[in-house]
Amino acid sequence: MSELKRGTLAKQAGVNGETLRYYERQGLLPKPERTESGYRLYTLDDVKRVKFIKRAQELGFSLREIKELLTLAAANNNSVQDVKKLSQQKLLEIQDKINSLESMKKVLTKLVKACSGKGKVEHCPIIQSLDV
Amino acid sequence: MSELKRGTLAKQAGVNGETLRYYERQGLLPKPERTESGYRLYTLDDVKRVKFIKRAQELGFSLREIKELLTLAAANNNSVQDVKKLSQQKLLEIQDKINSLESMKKVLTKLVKACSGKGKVEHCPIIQSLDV
DNA sequence: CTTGACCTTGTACTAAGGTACAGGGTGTAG
DNA sequence: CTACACCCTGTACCTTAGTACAAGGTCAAG
Repeated sequence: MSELKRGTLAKQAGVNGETLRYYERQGLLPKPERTESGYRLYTLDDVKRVKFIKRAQELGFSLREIKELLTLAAANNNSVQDVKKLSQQKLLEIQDKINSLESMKKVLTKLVKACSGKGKVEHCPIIQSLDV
Repeated sequence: MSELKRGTLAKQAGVNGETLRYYERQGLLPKPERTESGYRLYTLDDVKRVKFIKRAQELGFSLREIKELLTLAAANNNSVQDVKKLSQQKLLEIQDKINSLESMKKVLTKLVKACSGKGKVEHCPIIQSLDV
């Protein structure tokens, strides 16, 4: 009952069914069990895993990075130090991304505020600011 | 003297020379004048334009959106509204990303703090939380 | 016992944003 | 006059993250 076929997992996780095959090829999803007839049988853990992937993507992680995170999670032979170090590194990367976005936000906010939304385009501060 | 060849514009604007051909194909750069022998002759306006494109990209605009901005900027109608609208929309997207990253940061920070860096990998809180 | 919805595989295609040649022409410094 | 650094065109290729088939197999319902 808790074994899902591809379409069901896809629906549950909110992705296209083909995406699951793609993730499997990319090593983001482990090769699932199969029925006698070859149908993939996914578990609830796989639902979690795919949702994790999508969530991490929304946070700006690439699939490559997500794979790294997942590998980390499954790292039976790595030391705890390595795990911690990698997480700290990811943390720094996250902060970097936040910083970049904050500065973009700052600039855009200022521009939008300065823009009356009226008048001639050549006087629009947004256009002007970009028109280096 | 103020007519630049492709390589010069590329250098001035900080892009690859091939990128300029690409932008031209995509309609982001107008077709430039040519010398007798077919060399592209760019102007200082083109330098500005390419810098505009790169700057807008940094602000999170896609080339398609930038093309739209450039078209709007060239139209003298009441397009200031549209420019502002587009910018506001980008601002919302940026804020969304920041929020997501902040919550990821929060979680990861907590995990890193909780991780002693010692002991068995199975007991590492980072691994546990990622062990989907 | 057939229909229809699902599943399998492999392969090709998409979009965005470029980058890399090959095979030729040009232009200028020595 | 010959290097050598540029430029031209067309076309192919790259990466990321999927999507779309075609040709066939499976399974539950009617």
